[in-house]
Amino acid sequence: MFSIGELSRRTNVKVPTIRYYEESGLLDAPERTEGNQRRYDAAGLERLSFIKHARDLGFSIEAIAALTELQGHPDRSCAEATDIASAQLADVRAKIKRLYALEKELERISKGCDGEGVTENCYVLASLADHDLCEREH
Amino acid sequence: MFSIGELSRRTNVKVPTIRYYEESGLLDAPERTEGNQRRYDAAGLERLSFIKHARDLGFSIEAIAALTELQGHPDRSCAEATDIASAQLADVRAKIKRLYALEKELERISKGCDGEGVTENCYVLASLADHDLCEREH
DNA sequence: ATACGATCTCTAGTGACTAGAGGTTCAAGA
DNA sequence: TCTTGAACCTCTAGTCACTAGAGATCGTAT
Ligand SMILES: [Zn+2]
Ligand SMILES: [Zn+2]
Ligand SMILES: [Zn+2]
Ligand SMILES: [Zn+2]
Repeated sequence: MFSIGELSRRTNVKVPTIRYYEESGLLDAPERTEGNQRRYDAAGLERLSFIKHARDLGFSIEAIAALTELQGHPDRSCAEATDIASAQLADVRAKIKRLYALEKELERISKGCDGEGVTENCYVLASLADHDLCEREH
Repeated sequence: MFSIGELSRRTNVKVPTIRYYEESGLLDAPERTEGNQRRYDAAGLERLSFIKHARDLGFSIEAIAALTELQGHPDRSCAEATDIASAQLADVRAKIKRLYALEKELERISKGCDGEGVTENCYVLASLADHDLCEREH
């Protein structure tokens, strides 16, 4: 049995965040002391570790709620779990693709001016004003 | 002189977003008709196009405010503009780096299960529960 | 003159937290 | 046993960059 602060230390999840997870239904409400303070057990720790790891991998709270729901039913098909993971992978890939285009464009823009001039002739500002100077869509 | 709807069509920025930009001080308040409707001119169109392009490149509202402020002073040094662009580039690169690590990890996790089994034995769920199965930090 | 789409302001909601106020509880040392 | 002080409690509000909706007014074409 440990306090919310102890749980926080063990999982690297901040205390208000733990309370937020509980409020949003992701984490079961734990037992309380007579003085109304939360007390967690090993199951709570395991659950929060799962949530933290999934969040670190970019899953949304909603997706994690679906995943933990599945975890509670060991005999159910895991097709939904793989679907959620694939969707997350697709999402990450789409983000990378978009960011890669931005990186190339920003490289060009940054290289175009050394910052020694005056705003009137600045290639950075001119590039931002005119998408036609861009080499790709973004 | 054109209406907010016309400006929206020309810039692909939604009407409520234009009003939001005005409210947050990014866009000057335009003239109004007698009936209190906004009427924009070429300068307003140019300004919003600049904002839109910068947003598309991922600059924050705050950064854009600084950039448009610089634009208004043609004789000032453009060092600040290049700094902002470099910071944005660094930010994008950091995001790509993080997402790339996530992509690799999610690929492994996704490949580990075809979704034909049952949640109890699912590699996807097991991977989410245990960071030690991960091959890198993320 | 009438119809009707466009515009107005204002409030509230999104996701995933974070910060702060003001009050209570726990645990350790004297 | 008493006292301190860190940790805990709830509740509200703020973050970012919008988005959605209500209810009222305006502009323009027929
Ligand atoms: Zn420059
Ligand atoms: Zn561009
Ligand atoms: Zn599986
Ligand atoms: Zn991991």
